[in-house]
Amino acid sequence: MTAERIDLAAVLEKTALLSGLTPGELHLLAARTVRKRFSAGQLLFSEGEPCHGLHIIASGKVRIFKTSLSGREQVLAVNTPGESVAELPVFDGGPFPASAVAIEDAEIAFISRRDFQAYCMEHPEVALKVLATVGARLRRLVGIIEDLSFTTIRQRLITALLRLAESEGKQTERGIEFQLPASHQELANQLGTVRELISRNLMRLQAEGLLDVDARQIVVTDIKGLRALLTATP
Amino acid sequence: MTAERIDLAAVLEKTALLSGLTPGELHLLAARTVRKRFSAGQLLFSEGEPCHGLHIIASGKVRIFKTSLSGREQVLAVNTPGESVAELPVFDGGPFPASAVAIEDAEIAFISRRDFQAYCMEHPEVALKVLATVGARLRRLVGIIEDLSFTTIRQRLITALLRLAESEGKQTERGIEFQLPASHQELANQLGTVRELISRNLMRLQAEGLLDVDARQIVVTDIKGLRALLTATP
DNA sequence: CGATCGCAGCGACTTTGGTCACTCGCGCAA
DNA sequence: TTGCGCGAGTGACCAAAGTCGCTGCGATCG
Repeated sequence: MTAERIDLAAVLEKTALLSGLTPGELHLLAARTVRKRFSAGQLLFSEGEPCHGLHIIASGKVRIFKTSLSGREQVLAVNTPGESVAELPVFDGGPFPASAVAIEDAEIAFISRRDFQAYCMEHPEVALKVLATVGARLRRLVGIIEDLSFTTIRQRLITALLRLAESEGKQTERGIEFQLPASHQELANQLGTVRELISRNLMRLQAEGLLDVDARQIVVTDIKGLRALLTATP
Repeated sequence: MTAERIDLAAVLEKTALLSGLTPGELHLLAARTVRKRFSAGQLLFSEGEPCHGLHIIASGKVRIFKTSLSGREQVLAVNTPGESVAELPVFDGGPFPASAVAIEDAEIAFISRRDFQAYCMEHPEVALKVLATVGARLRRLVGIIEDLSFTTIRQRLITALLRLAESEGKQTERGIEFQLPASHQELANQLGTVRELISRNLMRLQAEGLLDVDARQIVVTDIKGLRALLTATP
């Protein structure tokens, strides 16, 4: 029991939202959190449900997404440990604007709305932190809107590949190598499209000699060429 | 001078962000605001610029939008008096994520970042109000994302028309009549597309006998039919 | 009074995105 | 081993979106 509390405080300490608080304050907050477990694939909450509190990810990954009537999915964010989920409905009292699902087994620290709001009233600097966090979230959403309305799927895919190459790629004699982090289907959801187009566009890039595809293994052979495609307007 | 101060306090009083403050507090805040004037078409700020403070609209309308390299525009919001603009960069310290332009001649009450942040530290309930406001903004953005990735332009146009019919339409013997509030170009920007598609889709709806178009004058003759198009999947 | 400009209409065309329907290969469990 | 399910590749096809280029109208300004 005590071990769990300490553990929770450690988690809270690492969340951007709460950084800078004293151990005493953290402990106080930790005493009010509830730990929840979700197994991979399990929903944390669904779009439209009322929101009862703040979720902070202690371990695992969580995907935030919208679903259409026809079953298409648009991923809004993928959150990792230390990040919080759905800060906003906590404050505006409305329902969740999107759904959340655990991608991997996840542990969540949950703080009720009342407690967290009260905490913010006592610690205005936490409210400002929350605002900053929400700011980042809003920027990402604006980025998604920009992508959706200004760029083609081809360009979005290239951007995603470049990002992956940068963060996960390893330079080899053939080029920069990395694995796609998820299935084509998942990648399609993140880019707001369907599996087939991912396939097709990857093929096309391969045909143009910019990269080699072998299932999920990608080898970028001409990263300059890839970058060039983003600025040009073909 | 005094008249201006009083006027400003009256404006501040009506903003959702600050409602519930005492006259004294408002006066204090009003003393720190600067009044700015913008004529129609003038930029309040541009995407990427650093943000120095909070803008509150006293009169006029302001459009928030993103621009693409190719000149396309995507409108994120149109704000009216009493609303605030760009609350977020005030708190996260980053640059403006989008540009803002006055649609009509506008007066803006401007409060510097430092002053407003300091004010929030002293009045935590204001910070919570800001959070609620930002929440609404975030919901709208998620709505835009949903539209962009799940619906066709035709559907978006129908939704926009229905909204207008509801808010501005007048029942006549021919049907529900109203004027488009802006040029086709502007409407296209809001829906994230180009002028021609607005024309075309309006024509198509007319050909299907759901409405009559005469330049900007719209007469919805079959509002049920219009609504039905949103749920069906043609 | 004509010149010009911005807005709108419209047809022809291309590109992009999306659907359908299938195949293949792999891994796992019966 | 066989059968199944899942992820992936792929071609045929269709619909939506976007582009180009032109016409025409009405307001405003020299």
